[in-house]
Amino acid sequence: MSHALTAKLNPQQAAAVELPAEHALILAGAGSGKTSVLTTRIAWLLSTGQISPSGLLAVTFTNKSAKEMLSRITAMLPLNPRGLWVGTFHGLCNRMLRLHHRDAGLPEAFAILDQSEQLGAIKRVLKFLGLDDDKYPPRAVQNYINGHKENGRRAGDVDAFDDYSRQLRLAYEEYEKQCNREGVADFSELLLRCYELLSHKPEIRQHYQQRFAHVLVDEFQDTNRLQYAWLKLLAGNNSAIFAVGDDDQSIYAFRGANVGNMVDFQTDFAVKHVIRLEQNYRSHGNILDAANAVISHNTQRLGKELWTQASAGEPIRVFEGASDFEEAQFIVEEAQTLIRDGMASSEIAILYRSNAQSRIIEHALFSAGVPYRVYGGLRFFERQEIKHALAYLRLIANPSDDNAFLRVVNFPTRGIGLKSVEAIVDRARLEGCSLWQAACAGASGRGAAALAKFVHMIEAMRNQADGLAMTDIVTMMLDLSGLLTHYQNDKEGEERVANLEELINAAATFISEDENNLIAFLSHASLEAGDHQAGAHEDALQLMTVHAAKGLEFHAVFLSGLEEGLFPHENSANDRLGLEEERRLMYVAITRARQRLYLSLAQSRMLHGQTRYGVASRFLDEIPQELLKYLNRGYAPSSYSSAAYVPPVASPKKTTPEHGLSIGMKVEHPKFGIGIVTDHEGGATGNVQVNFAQFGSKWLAVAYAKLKPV
DNA sequence: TCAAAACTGATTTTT
DNA sequence: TCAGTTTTGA
Repeated sequence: MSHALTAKLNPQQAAAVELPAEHALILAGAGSGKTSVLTTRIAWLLSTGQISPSGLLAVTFTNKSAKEMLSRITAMLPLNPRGLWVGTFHGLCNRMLRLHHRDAGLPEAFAILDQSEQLGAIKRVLKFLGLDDDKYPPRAVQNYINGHKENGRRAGDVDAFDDYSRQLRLAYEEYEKQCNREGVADFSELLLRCYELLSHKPEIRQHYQQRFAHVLVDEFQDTNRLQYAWLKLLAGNNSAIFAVGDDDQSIYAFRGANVGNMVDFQTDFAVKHVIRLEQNYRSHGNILDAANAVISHNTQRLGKELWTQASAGEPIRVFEGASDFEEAQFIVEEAQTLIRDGMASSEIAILYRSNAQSRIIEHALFSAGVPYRVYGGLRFFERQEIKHALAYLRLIANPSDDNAFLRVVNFPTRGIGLKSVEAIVDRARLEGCSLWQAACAGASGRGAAALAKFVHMIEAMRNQADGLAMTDIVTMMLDLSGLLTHYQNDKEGEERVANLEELINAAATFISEDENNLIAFLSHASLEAGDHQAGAHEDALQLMTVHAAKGLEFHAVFLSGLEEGLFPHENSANDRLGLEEERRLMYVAITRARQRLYLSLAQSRMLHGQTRYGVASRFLDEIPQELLKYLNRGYAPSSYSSAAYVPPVASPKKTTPEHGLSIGMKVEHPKFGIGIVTDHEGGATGNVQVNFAQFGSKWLAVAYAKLKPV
């Protein structure tokens, strides 16, 4: 049996799959068959009878990979996926919290706040505390709260040393109180609550520790401190943790991921088995050589080098456009050629560092009539009309959900204006009750009748929902709330009506795969915001950020905007950790390509309404030149000297003929080397801004800088 | 209550 | 530049 499972694996992969029940770290390079190893390991453990399906827990970051894992396992073994504890960190924590909601101190129907709902809740807290929006931006407070939660700290555990930090802590404290009062949990709360549940309740902890003999973790390099601490609690003396990850693909430090967990894991658990998967099954040799060369410039590595049996393949093509427009033009024409030669459009990806870059490429694609698809837009459950509908459903499940109450109390408009709402808020605060309770107590003044009608309507929904099937609840809610009518009467509401109907479908399919349960449906809606865009699988060019491309692969990849300041991004290029993360991002980008890789850059680019003049990315220099083929002019890295580089016509207002410098001009500085003039102020006696290849952007005094045009 | 006007700020993002 | 938000005014 085991032989059949591992027959298709290479020796390292097979060794990983058949490791004894002890802690193990699998360093799996890009394209090395990581998911295969993880799922085959699970199948092997089950089919050799070492564990029963209930004895393992496998955790991932995204619903997509959780689903992928489940479907691969069930393809290998006849299993009921429902009984398996395979899911995302948040999904599994939610599952545990629902089972033990009493011990966790949560109401049975606790709602899950997504990012934007959390922000709304924080805004309310700040308003209540009378904290100034300018001094305490809600976004910053949100980061502050989530940051502390992700390090396992409650408001009471946070240090405050001055007035400002004391106010922040107060906001955190008040936010905690508000969430508890309303019976809601944000994303990081799911993890923290679950962590606290396991640490405070020994019986529960021991139950799960004994139950889960094998804990398997995917994308281990992306775990944050709290997730690691949770794993540590979950794994008892008899459990084995099987962690798979790639430190070179750690690109989420900015949102709390801690690569250090990989090193800590080895020491904390005295890991005996470290296996490297270095054989790559995805890319041609030149592409891998480029990736290896780039990543070797990082110092903080566990060490790994990809190799392949495939041939070197084609050289990596480099194109330098005079402008972002020209760059986009090139990409589109080249992609059309590939398609004409028989490559499927969906096998071609155009990647960029930041979303703002997609516009001009989209424009060029649109003009050329090439179908494309951009990842990263609004998702189904994030749409306005769906949010409204879900808010009604949440009031049915739990009327003290103030977020939901505020969202729909006057939507569709029913004459409960700002004043009436404020009166309810004041009253609730005074009585220490929920908005719903305050509303039930009735209002005085003009809004009273309208409010009574609203209360009556919600009560009717709650009464009718009892015992109904999920689809019928949704239909009834859409009818009673007037949401559907409202959008039907809106001349631009066609798509929204269609989406609401799609929500009914979602409820229907949900029933078939889970129990008929409003609470479960609402959790599902919060934890799985749905596909990134409609038409996900049509044959179209794929446009996305490098981050979004992680885990995907394509026949041909265009990596655009390889300029200093963009990639590496200027906000990250200044400290070493930031730069190393940018470099890992570059590594991820390169390793997406199977056969063909294009690297492109633009000498000038429109950014924030201004033309910026860039210098080639240092990452281009880090690729061995023999792997590259320059497609146009005599481009040479970080030096435009060999080419007839004609600076784009500078606007007359911005030229400074006195010293012969102009925007877009290439200059040399005795200390900083080669750079491009990007801005100036104050004429001949003033300053110029120069973007240097090695030292980044600097302001220099024209009179002293000794800038020589090159 | 709504629409126009003014203002702001701008990597990367899943759950 | 441009989209998203907040303020203003009818």
